[in-house]
Amino acid sequence: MAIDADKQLEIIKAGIAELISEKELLHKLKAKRRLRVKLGIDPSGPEIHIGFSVVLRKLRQFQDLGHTAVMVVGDFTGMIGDPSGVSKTRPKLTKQQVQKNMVKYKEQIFRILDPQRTEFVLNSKWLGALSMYDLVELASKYTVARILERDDFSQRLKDGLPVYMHEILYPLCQGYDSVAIKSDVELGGTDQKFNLLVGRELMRESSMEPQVVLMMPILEGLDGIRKMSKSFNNYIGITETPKQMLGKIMSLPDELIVKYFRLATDAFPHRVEEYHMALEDGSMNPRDAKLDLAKTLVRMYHSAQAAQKTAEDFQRVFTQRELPEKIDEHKVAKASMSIVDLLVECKLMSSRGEAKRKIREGAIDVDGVRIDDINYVVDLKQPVVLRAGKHKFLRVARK
RNA sequence: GGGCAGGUACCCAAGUGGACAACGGGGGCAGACUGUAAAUCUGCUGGCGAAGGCCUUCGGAGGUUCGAAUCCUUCCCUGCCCA
Repeated sequence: MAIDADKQLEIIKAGIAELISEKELLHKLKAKRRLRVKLGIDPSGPEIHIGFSVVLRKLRQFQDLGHTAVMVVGDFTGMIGDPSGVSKTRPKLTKQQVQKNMVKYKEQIFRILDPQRTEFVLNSKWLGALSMYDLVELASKYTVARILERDDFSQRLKDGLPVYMHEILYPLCQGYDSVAIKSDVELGGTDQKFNLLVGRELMRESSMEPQVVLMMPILEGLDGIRKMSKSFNNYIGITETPKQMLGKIMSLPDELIVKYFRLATDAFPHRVEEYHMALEDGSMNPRDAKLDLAKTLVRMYHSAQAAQKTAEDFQRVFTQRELPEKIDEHKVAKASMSIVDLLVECKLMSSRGEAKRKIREGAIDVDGVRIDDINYVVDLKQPVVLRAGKHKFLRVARK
């Protein structure tokens, strides 16, 4: 390892929420070996979002320092469902589904991680092999009271909601993963603290050097309140189109601009600090900072050109209220159609009832003219531009 | 195993024979205002219909009734207390 331990520690500590413990990490770094840095992923929905990128980016830093990323795919634990946060018991995935999701996962994860220094492992490999005997052995390492002291469980018990037996095994399973892969460091969000600490205990029980636990701050999603997550539908996927990405970021609450810059982008810290100051004292319009944030993210996951173009389009449509440069086109067979049929046919609306409602609400434009008659018939001899709400545009032409 | 309380739309939750497609809140969508921000105000939020209206929905299956989310039977599920 070219970089000395103290310097590495400094890099690793940047932007983190909590480290347990710094002393142990330094000790591991000083040993000058390749550390195994664990990160668990849920194989159920193969979409990586900006929130998860926070922890992935930290992992990438470890890789750049010469360490190994060990991605533990929770195909076994996936059938339990992490009780941290929202919890619904999930259906067990088939091997094929897991394989399929893995392919998509890798494709996305390697936009951030270095494939040369990444291992992928499925935890069904060791968890599925445990016997009842092993399970009892494992379960004897933890008391019910300690498991139940977690907020999620105690809250649910208090609310009279069910807590299932298998759910209380989740932390033990995740902890056992650490034993199985001999992890030196485990990464996660602050909401993972309990699970991460169980890993330490189980490793100690197995006479291993306990893993160091490193937690990243939780990135709030588009609502600005809850953690970014697929289940809250408040996320920005890293494979979304430039337009979707930029649009979502522009609708982000102002208070999160700096946090997003810090945790999700590669913007230089001093520039972020400048923004921070300028936004605090009101000398900068938050919109401009936000647009720069949006462009930065689009550049990271797409390209500088895409960022520039999308930003220009955004200005055109929303600041100047003009049509976007490029509008998707939909072909229809008929020379004229009722507006309601047309909206449904183009999939701009999901049902005729909805289409009618939106027309009554004044949300529909044809060539810039608001339609307020649900019986309106659109003449399609010439292509027309249909607008539904603020940002859905579609050019409709005959086949 | 016994007793009690529950299961209602995306979520929470009211409704306990007809006025219920189902109060209210959250979320979402749309309009006004804007910076596609926040806040605020307004409207909408099962499907079909221009409308009258019709159809599907209140854990599942049956039944009673002119009529059921509401009553009965049975099954499944959850919580609490007792064993």
